[in-house]
Amino acid sequence: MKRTSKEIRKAFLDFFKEKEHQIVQSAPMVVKGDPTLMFTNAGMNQFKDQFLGNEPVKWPRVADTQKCLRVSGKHNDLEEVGLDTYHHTMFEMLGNWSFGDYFKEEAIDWSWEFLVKRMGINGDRLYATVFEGSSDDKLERDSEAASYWEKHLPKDRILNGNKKDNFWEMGDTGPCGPCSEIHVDLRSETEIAKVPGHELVNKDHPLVIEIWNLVFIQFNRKADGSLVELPSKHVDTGMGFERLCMVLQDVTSNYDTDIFQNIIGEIEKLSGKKYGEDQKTDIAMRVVSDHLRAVAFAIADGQLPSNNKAGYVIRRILRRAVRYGYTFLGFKEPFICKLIETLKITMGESFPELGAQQQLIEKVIKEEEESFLRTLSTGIKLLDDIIAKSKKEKEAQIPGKDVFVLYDTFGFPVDLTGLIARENELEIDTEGFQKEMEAQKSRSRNAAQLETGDWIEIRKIDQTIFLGYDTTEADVRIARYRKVTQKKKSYYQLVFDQTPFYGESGGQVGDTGYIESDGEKVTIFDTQKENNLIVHLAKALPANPESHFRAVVNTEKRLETANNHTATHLLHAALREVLGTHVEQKGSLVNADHLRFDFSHFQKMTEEEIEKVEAIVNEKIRANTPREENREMPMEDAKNMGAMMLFGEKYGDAVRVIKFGDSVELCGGTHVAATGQIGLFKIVSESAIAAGVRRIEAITGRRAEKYVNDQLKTLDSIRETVKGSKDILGSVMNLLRENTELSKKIEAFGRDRLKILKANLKSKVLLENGVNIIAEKVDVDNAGMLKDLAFQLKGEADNLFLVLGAEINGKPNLTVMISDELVEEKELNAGQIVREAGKEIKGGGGGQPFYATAGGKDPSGIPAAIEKALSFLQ
RNA sequence: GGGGGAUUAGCUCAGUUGGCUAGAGCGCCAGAUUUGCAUUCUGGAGGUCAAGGGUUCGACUCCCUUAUUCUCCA
Repeated sequence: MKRTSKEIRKAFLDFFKEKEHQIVQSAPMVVKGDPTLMFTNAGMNQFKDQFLGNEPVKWPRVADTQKCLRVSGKHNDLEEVGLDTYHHTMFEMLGNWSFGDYFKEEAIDWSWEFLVKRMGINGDRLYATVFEGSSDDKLERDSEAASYWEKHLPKDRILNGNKKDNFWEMGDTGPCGPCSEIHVDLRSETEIAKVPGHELVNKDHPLVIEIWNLVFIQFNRKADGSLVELPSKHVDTGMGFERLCMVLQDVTSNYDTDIFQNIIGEIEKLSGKKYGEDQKTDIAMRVVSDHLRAVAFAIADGQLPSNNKAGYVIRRILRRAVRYGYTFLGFKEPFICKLIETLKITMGESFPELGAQQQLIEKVIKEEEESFLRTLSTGIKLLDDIIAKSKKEKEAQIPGKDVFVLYDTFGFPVDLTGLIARENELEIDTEGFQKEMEAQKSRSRNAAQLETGDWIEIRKIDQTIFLGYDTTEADVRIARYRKVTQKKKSYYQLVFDQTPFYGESGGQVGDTGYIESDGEKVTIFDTQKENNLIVHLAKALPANPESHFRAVVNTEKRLETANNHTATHLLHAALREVLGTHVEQKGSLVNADHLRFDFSHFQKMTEEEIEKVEAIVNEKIRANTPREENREMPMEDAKNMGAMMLFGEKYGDAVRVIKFGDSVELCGGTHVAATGQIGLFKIVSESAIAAGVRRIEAITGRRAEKYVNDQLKTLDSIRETVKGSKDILGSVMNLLRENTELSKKIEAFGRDRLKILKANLKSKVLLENGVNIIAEKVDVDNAGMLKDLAFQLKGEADNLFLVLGAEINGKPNLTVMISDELVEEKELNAGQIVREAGKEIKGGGGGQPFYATAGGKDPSGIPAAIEKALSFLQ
């Protein structure tokens, strides 16, 4: 009886629980508060601060399963996923950790125990790799790890690996160390007899694969490249859950495990195609089933598809799935949204966020699919033009530049361009395309270059103590600092031992202010939070970083921000009261100027609903409810209080709870002492930002007051303008009505005047050689009338040669109109005539052969100009 | 963060080197045809050409700024 994926997940966690590990929740897949990372890409991400020493160690031993997303990296390009049977964008990473507790021996022993003794994998099929050493880093082979492996494996199945495979680094700098990988050979006996397994380890063979990586973190890499031994050593392991399931379920592809088979079955049903019959449709089904998971979980974690950053990555993943479905499975209409139900049935038990937000996920995906299908159809139209042109010019291929423009500007996938081109017996210039692509990449790289110096440590601290909930001024000392350079501009990042400055997080912007010492003031222009580290940004470094500083927060900004933050909580509660409890926060921005709140809701709010929400919030403000704050409440208690929790938010075990009346939220932000301080709350806009997500923008306090006053002022001045009428609206409407009537009259009047002018001109027609000549100076108000006159006369007189001069706003204007037949017969050109005649009024002009105008500076030359124009008839 | 586009009628979009007094299809309204509907035909309404500046005799078109939006790269 094969184990199901659910059982396997449980077995892993149970095993490490027995080994005294604390089992923790998966962190959200979407990372917040870490500028270097958009998505959780490894199990260790949520423990990064503990490795870096920014946060004290909570438990020395931890294990979990972590939702991860990888779209780029050495073995994981988005464009490669689905082609083989074992790479994914989203996957689960099983991991166990030691923070300064056990090290190599236990990690190795337990991995063996779990895989072989507990799960029953044949030990003869396993290989271990150890770090071979590196002369660059002056490191020897990791014989220590090898010696522990020798307890379980014969020496010939313990292989050396190079720095690329067996030395793990978090980034250019930071904690790192050698690692030891476990590989498994899943081939048949006959295959193994032909080629021994050790020759295929780390060779991208689909059936000889790495399943577990044990990282031994023992060094810190500095910016100059050197390695320093860490005082306490850690273990960080990661095992691909999908691969483990594949091994244990005795199949040869991750996609054949129960994790994916349900979804693929549903795709088969919807498309009417079978998995396993055609390579192309198989790839497409794998792509769809993989990407579906990535996108659904990202949305559940609060990341909506959008046009930049993390949102853009999600959009790209979804579009790739649509593209494969479109091309190979014949889906011309949204279909991925229809698979969510199946995904929920498969994974919803372990990840309840899927079920809780199913409706939103489906809506968002459907909307995205539709929008991409539109993009595709415009792209196809553009491509058709390009193909037609290439064919006309008998080109054999479509220029790389065109392919690039289609891709870069219109988002039309290159492979589709190739496909359609080939259908039209054309090739695409791949080389040219790549060149354009490279140029674009280097442009971006140059722009994004960021140089980060080493941290310079002045004094050792465990964690910055945040004082900002109680005070906005404090004596602080700099613990460490570093210089950051971007585009030739540089600034300094400062970390204090303690600080009153609030670092940007939870949608609330960071504090600004200054630090002062010995009469020297250094401005803090922003405060950011990198995971749990509060970083103060300063344009300059204080003369003496070692001294004592007085840190002062800009309180005016802080107070206005607090108004907006508290108002956001009240708004959240009011929305749930008025619209229903399906309202969930999807995004929030709070600064001194205003607040922005995005929430799930499926239709436009009516005017009444908005008014009602606003009224409720203002009622709460008037009630002057005091803040009830609990900074260290156990998570369980907070839950029992009914505190609002957000999907995709990482919470500790002790949380800060902010309560204003019946609004209870887990929140790290700064708030007013009592709601009365907010003064006034005013919603300024309600709009849609995505399918199923609405946005409210609002203002509070002084800004709200100013807003209302401005509106009233406008109203007052209108009232004054309509002479203090009691019924302002009526008066204005009256004015508007009168205005339209008068406009109509003026128009009619103008027409009449034009008619008279026209009749007058017609009476002066001079017939000469069969040409009807009109040459006059006329009195008109604007150039439009002149044009009108010319065109009307053209329509009413044959063989017309019309020259009109006029003075408009003190400037001379000349218009020449010639009947089409005259233009033909006599080869007259109004543009040429007007240019010549224009000289007489010290100006120039031009136009078409039958109609042209000129302007100038000298009105006294008008008669001469008319004469000049006439001379062309001779 | 950087690059490239887009913004024209209610909707989908044309509009060439600056000059056709801004067009098409669908939709809308009216009339005709029809027992009625659909269809068809005829006619009509509907435009601050995203906003603001500039260049020019003349700007939907060129330049600058802003907004919104799409798209690619990091």
